[in-house]
Amino acid sequence: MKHHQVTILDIARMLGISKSTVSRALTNHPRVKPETRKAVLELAEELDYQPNMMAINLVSNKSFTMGIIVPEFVTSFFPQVVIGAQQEAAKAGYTVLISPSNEDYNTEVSNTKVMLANRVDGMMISLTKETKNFDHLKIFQRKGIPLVFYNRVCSEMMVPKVVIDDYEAAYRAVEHLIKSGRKRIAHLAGPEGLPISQKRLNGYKDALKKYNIPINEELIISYDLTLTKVAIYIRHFVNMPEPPDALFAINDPTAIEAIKVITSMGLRIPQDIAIVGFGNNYGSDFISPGLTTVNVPVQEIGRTAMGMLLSMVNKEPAQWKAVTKVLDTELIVRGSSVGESK
Amino acid sequence: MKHHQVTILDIARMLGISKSTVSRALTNHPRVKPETRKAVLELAEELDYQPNMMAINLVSNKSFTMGIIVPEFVTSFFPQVVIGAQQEAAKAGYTVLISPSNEDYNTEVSNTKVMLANRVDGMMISLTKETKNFDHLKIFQRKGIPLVFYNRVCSEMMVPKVVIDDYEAAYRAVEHLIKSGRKRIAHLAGPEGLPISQKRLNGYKDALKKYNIPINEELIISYDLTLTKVAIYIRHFVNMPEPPDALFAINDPTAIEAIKVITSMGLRIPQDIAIVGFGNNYGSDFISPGLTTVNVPVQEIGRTAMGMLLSMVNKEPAQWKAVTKVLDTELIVRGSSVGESK
DNA sequence: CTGTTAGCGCTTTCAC
DNA sequence: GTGAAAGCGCTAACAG
Repeated sequence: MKHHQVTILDIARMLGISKSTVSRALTNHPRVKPETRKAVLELAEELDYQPNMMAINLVSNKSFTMGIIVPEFVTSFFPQVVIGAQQEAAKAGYTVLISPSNEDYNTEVSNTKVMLANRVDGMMISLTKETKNFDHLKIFQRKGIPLVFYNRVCSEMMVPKVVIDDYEAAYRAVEHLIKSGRKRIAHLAGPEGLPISQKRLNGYKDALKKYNIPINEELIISYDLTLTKVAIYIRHFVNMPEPPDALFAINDPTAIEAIKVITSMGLRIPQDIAIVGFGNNYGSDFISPGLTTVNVPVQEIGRTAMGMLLSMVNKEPAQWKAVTKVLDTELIVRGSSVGESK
Repeated sequence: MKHHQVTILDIARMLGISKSTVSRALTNHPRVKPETRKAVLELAEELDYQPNMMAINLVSNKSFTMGIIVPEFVTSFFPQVVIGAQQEAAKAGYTVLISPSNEDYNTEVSNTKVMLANRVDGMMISLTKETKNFDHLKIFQRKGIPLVFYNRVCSEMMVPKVVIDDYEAAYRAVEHLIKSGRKRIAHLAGPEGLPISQKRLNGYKDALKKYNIPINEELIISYDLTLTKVAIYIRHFVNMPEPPDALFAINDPTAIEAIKVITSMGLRIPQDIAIVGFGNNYGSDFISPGLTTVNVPVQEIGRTAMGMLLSMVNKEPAQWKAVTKVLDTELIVRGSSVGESK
């Protein structure tokens, strides 16, 4: 049982005025006598009065809460997105409700229900690697609740999106390997269903084509991002009759895992095999050798997506534009792809 | 303007019954005719009905939300705590409201106001490195809102806490260095005001005493955890007439930074200087050399703290016990303290 | 088993 | 300038 929290009625009674007046004083309504306002504000302060958001939300039919669904929270990527989004939301007086889906479709679905029940004023989501059905998200469209995708988006839904140019970034990454003299470039790709995997794969293929390097399907393996499996694929690559001389990994955690495995096998990076990752995650600078990777403006993704949500919230759904904002990436070259190292 | 969300009144009207009956059907109240319940449930499903938590919260005077304040979100430590806490909360039907204080006292204070305004049913907090005044937290005690400290706690407040034995863990870490033959062990400590810094420092000192190694204050530097400053202190240590042969760092990010600096100076780890960190953060296994460090059960901290909150929420404040739960740590020995490496 | 009524804390007309 | 009253969506007595 909670101790009674002080309400505007308490303040009103103590001051011998009506609760309407207290409410007006508290919300900066113009037509309140200065002395009255002063008295209210002082007493409120003294009593540690905190407006009950649950009541305000109910009457205003707004929750001043934005939902954020993240697929995982283990690497530094999504926490950083959350930071950016949270800061942006706080500026506008919004709080954020965060739910990790743990890369599990069912959890994602139940997360969206929680968001709906909590009447979030908007939601930004990055899909799990296994999400193929989007009914749970279409509910937001039907109900007219702002929805924004970030990072891992759904191409079939016409809603705003914040992404990076995965194709372009992958193309540049592979081009870098080619220009460094690599001929047999393997790609440890993400799940086939994940659009970002497809785009990065296409960037990889097109870069090879452009430089007249035949695409060898044996050098392309897509996997489900379960890091423990990386060792299997790396060994497979290394033990091929003609092993690859470079590896483009779908993301940094994969690349870092690959570096660990390759190093433990006694091979030299980049001499025997060059590695390029994707993400510039925490750790990519201090693993040895430093990981060449694509920098993704993570916090900016969060800020941008939240900004979109905030701008949608006061407009009619009819005025929402399903823009896709593409943020810039940059290839960061470190020791895993060029130079001596070690 | 949001599209009208379906309410129990809508369902009641469409079915020609009263909203109380709908409410009862939805909340599994026993005395509802099976057919009625079935009709309600089916219609609710069909209409995508979601109970409005804002209304439920208002009437129940509970928010089914637990607040979590984290000092930072950059390293893997706190996101992991959040994961654990979130999972535990979800099991009990609670959501979590997360606010990063970014190691800033004022942000922490305003975060607590947000928590109060949102009427969280409880809150777990890890203090910023600069928090010295606790008035904003005492409000929770006064109002009878469950409060639990985790990791960075406030010793002067009698509330439940979840910690690890920082003293013991630090003692073991330093003992390990001593037993590995190190004589001049430096300590890059945390802010003096932070209790965990003090405890780790004491563990460090007592280990030295125990093995009859004189404590040399010149080898102890406390700093404000701003990673960019690590290089300065490391260079200072290395350039001493008699440089240390080992370094015990307050946490892994510091230790990792130290490894980077030391390696860039051309010194060998652990031959020239051994390093031990604290936390077993993401990256400590793949930096080269691997970092010897203290494993902290991060998710378990989150789960335990949330569990305490959950158990408090239905009890009278008078029955709350200010227990301090100490979780076990373990020293993980890697290449930065023993062996050849590189 | 179900309908009626009151009320959670607040904002917002509508009066005066 | 201020008060009275209605109502946001829901639950919980209180009657039947």
